[in-house]
Amino acid sequence: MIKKVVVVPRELLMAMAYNLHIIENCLKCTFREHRLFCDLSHDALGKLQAIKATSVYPKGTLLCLEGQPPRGIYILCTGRAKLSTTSAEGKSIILRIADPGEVLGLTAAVSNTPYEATIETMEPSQANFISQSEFVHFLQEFPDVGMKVAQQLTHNCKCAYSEIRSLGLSNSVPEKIAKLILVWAEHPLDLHRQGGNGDIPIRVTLTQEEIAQFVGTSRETVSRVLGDFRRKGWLKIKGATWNIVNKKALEHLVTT
Amino acid sequence: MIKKVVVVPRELLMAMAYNLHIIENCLKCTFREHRLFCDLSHDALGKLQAIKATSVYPKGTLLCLEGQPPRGIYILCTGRAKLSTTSAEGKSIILRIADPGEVLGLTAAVSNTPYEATIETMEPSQANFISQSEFVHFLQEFPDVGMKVAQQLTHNCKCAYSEIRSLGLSNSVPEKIAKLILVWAEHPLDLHRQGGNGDIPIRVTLTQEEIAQFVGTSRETVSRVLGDFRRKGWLKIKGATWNIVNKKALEHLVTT
DNA sequence: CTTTCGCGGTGATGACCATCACACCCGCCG
DNA sequence: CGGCGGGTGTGATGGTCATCACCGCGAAAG
Repeated sequence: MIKKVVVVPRELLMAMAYNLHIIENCLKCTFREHRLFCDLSHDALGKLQAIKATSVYPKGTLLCLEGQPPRGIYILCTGRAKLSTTSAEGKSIILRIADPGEVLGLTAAVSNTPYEATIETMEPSQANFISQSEFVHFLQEFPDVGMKVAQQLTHNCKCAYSEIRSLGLSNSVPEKIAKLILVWAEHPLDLHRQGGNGDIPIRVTLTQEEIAQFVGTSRETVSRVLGDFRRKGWLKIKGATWNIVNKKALEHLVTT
Repeated sequence: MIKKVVVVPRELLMAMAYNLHIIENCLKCTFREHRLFCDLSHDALGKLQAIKATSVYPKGTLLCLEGQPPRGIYILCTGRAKLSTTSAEGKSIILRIADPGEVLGLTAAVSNTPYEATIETMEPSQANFISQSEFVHFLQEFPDVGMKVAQQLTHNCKCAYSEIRSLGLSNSVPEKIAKLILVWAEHPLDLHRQGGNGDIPIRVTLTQEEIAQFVGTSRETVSRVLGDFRRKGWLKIKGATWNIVNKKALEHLVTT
């Protein structure tokens, strides 16, 4: 309790610095029911409120490192995080991008084995940390938490399977990149839809290097492929906002 | 109950035909505690015994098909099964090989979405089927089942992640194949260890085509790589039993 | 016994892409 | 202002591997 009193002002300051709304109380969180993990029973939420430690992290924070023994889990409240794994030679690949409402570090916590991935915040983010031991108790005490855990794990599996399909079944790099763009296009930012032409605007905060890691290729190839798409008039790229001009053409490239 | 009386003789006949010991009663199963899912509480096992439908399947049986709505889950008692996914053009990739004691079709059952993979028995196999609705009840009734489910799901995730690492981070096909062989070498068949030379005997029931699907390459390349390993004296292949002669050399190929 | 079929071996060829190398842009900071 | 660093565009080159084509083998089937 005392800790909370000390902590909150710092969090609020940080949140203000990052221009974030901080979610202090899970019971009052308005996003709760739309999120993968957070929609728990009242009792479970109460307990969660008691054992969680809320923090705000700047962009680029490493929440955990691949290979380290599990310390606990993070529930991502705001912001997005990148899960990646690295080979001995430093080549690395992105496993998936986690959205708000997801639990991170779950495989490690449940099986009590080292973290499978390195987790890095991609934006200023708020997350609730729960220590390994408290999480295990929490899990055993409330059956509905177990259900949510199972759902988060199936979500992880599905992401992994789709990554495997992308890596193993696609024929060419352009195909994989087109597929990726089309997935992003499912959540466009239709802020104004200026012009009303069929363009689909999306926001891409990944660098070409990261895109390369996502599809398992090299940075240069990503650059060439995107240049190709641009030259063909399928795509317009202005900084972090892209415009999909010819969605059909991209879809035509994808066979899976 | 009546059904059981009718069913058992057929199962027994099939089991005899396949030269299998059939495990009729989970409570008496001697393998139980060494298995991922089966080591449940007494009460849960009793319930499981009541709702399961035991069957024996020949090699090559398709337990479920990718994309179909979930009907239920299978608990694999004996035999191994291959989980694979296929692209539109018929190219397919093996996600993993399931061992006895694993639950199959779990992601689909938990999230009530279509099966992620096609599951095919690789050997004559015994499995317990539980229908979707009964499984959900079972899960809600016994908390320890939820825990086991979570463990199975983390296992699935880990397999998937290691597959992603293999597909995305390995440099060459020989490296991936060497890695695969080394994984198999962790469970050698040391039946006699005739000679006492350092050779590690393993049993490989996959065709070269399947190995190709496992590492995401073509059948011809697998043939060439294995031929190469043989010519270099690293590996002896006699039908389905292989002998790893030079483990060090294979390890040296692997960087991850 | 011959046929068929699934599996494994191998050569030739070319596409695709990783890699190296360098140039460019832009925001930042001393 | 100049230098620096992160992100990006682009050419040249060579290696890896998919693909096609064909062969041989052995087991099962007719």
